[in-house]
Amino acid sequence: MKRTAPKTPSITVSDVARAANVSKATAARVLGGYGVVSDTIRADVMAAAKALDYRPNELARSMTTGRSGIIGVVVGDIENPFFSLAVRGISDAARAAGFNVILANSGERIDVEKAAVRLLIGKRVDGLIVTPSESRDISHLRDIHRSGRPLALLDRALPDLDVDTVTVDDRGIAMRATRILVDAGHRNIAYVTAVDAEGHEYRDLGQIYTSSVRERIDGFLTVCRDAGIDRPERYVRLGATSPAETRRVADAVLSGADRPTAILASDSVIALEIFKVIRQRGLRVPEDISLITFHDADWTSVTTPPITVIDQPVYALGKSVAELLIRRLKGDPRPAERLILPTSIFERGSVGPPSNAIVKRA
Amino acid sequence: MKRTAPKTPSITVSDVARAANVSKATAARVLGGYGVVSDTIRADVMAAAKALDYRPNELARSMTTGRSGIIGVVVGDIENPFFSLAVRGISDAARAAGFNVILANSGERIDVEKAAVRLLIGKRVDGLIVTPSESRDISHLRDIHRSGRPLALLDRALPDLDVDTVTVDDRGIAMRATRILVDAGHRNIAYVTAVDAEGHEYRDLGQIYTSSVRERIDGFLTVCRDAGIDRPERYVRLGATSPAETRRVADAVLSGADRPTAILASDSVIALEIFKVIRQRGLRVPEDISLITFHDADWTSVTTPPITVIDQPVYALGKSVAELLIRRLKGDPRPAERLILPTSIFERGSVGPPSNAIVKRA
DNA sequence: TTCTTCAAAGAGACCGGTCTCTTATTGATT
DNA sequence: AATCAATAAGAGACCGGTCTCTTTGAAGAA
Repeated sequence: MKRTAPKTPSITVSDVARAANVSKATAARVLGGYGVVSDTIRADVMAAAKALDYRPNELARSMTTGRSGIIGVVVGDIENPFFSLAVRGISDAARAAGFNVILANSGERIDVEKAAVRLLIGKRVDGLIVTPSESRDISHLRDIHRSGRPLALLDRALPDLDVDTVTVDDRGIAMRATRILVDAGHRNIAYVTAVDAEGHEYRDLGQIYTSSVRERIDGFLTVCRDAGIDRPERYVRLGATSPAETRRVADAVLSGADRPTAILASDSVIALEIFKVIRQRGLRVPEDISLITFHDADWTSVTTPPITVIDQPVYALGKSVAELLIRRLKGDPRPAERLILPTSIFERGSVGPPSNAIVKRA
Repeated sequence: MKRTAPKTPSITVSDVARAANVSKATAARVLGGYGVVSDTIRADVMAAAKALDYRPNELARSMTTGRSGIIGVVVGDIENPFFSLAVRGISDAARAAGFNVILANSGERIDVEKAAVRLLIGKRVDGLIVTPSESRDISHLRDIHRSGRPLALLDRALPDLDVDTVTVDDRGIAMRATRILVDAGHRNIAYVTAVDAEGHEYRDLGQIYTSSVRERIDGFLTVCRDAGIDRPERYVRLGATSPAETRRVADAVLSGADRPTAILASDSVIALEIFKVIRQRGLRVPEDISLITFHDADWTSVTTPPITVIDQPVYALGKSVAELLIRRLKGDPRPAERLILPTSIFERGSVGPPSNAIVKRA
């Protein structure tokens, strides 16, 4: 049964109605599953629909109902296992509630994020989940909120935006991780993050517009200072935005005269690259360099030594934020909720005492 | 400026037209960027649109134009780095051409895949990219094709379906990998795949409905047989569908009396789990077990030893299939193309000669 | 038998855009 | 000055559903 026509005009309710000898309204009632129809007519319409291979046009349906059944998700980087796992959590929760997910990547760039939000709103998604890449410019998020569409924030809170938010205690867990390093005797600890700032050099917290990372750096510096470490901020390194950039940053950190004895990596993608650079330079973990990273990525347990990690409940993070949003979509009037999920540390083998050479020099 | 109304009815073309004192048609011409309008009127309309904060309803737009600007993508498992990288390639190509991507996960289950396809067609995507989880039941894919919507296949070809397809030479590369193991002296080589079949035990190629995997197993068995290995199919293991299942399969393979001396893993997720099990059982790579896996996942280079991998051009795979589809969307009348991308093998440290104990017993 | 009541089916507006067709205005041509 | 063409704006149908309102018809009550 070959088709020569390149475009088969799709079968509509009217077509089915005509075939079944009923009015459009009646056919629509059967096909749309609403209203009251007698059993005989229903059977007729169904038969006609099957014969014609009718497929509802969800677009038209969405337009009249105002609901699309779609949740829009804007994440920083889908390739980062952190996000892909979170998205999995979102998808599972969404599917369970009968929603679908449309995904957009911001590449952690605010202009792309804005365009993505605009697009998703244009597509009339029922609600949005966003990992805001900046806390500075959130006008587009305000717009969503104001347009009456529910918005929920994932992994990054915005103090000024009172919407459902699911995060972890970034500051607290960064403090715990840093304390592990300090307790092991480290005094020269680097913090490496993908977040960048003007000038690419860290000066103060005010430069950091990604809330989760700001919290982490804050926790990191607090513990360092409490331990009497002098100017710990000189070891905060920004701009590990890609594997190549991360290698550059790692090389710079590891080749300097005052090489740190430990590194805290802000995510597993960065940590992996740092680990590679450490190896390439002939350094050993943890003898020469101790390493802790955020996110218990799957590879961290198979390296030699395995890496000590901060285990964020990533899947649950995604699942929870989706559930919160769906609750709102169903008309829950409760005030915005800010969920903070518990986090733990898996101590493995990548932390040891600082190497003597460096300790003596310091 | 607090809004008490929970639902702000959105601004339409008519609203803008009224505000600008022009007809709906004229406002639409300006806002939609088509037709001819004088500069003064254009400015008026734009000003009104800005003042009212007009946002086009893409749904309505799609409905009349018939184009949604969306490419639907159905993949097996978004969490698998193979797919997330391929999706990245698709997204990049799509964005470059002005298309957006809506993603659905099939979990490699044919019924979910069918539902996803139906949904995406309902949403009136302009075209679809699918990694068909089965070559047996492809009626839903035929339907897409017949409905006049372009379809392109990623990573898995279907001989019966004449559509644009991008794959690698799975059979050939599996042969090369197997030969590396055979040349190293191995005679007992296991092949572990996520694909499952009735009875969960491999009998013959006819059971395997995932084309890429069937090709690989075919290549694997061919080389084994050419090398005079007796009944190599007894080492083909199916059903490594999840980390837990993979552990079960790996345990079974490694604890049997005729433990293989080498394993070829069908993807990196499986390989990682197998690697963990090998370690847990106190075995060494490559002294006790040699290991090769499909897909150069990032972790494979940081293990000790690093893993020998089959490097599939995953990103390019996604990019190419998207480009093929987009070409078709733009009306390219050329016959369906079947692209086979080149693949290579990175020989690292996970292959060695078989351990004596086993060789003697065999 | 006539009137009421209610279920079931039909008619047609509507959602927010696009697009064709018609009308009005302007400038050029003879 | 009259005709014509070209340009700009307006009117309204249309896409494929949903949904309200109206009509129809048959059963039950008086």
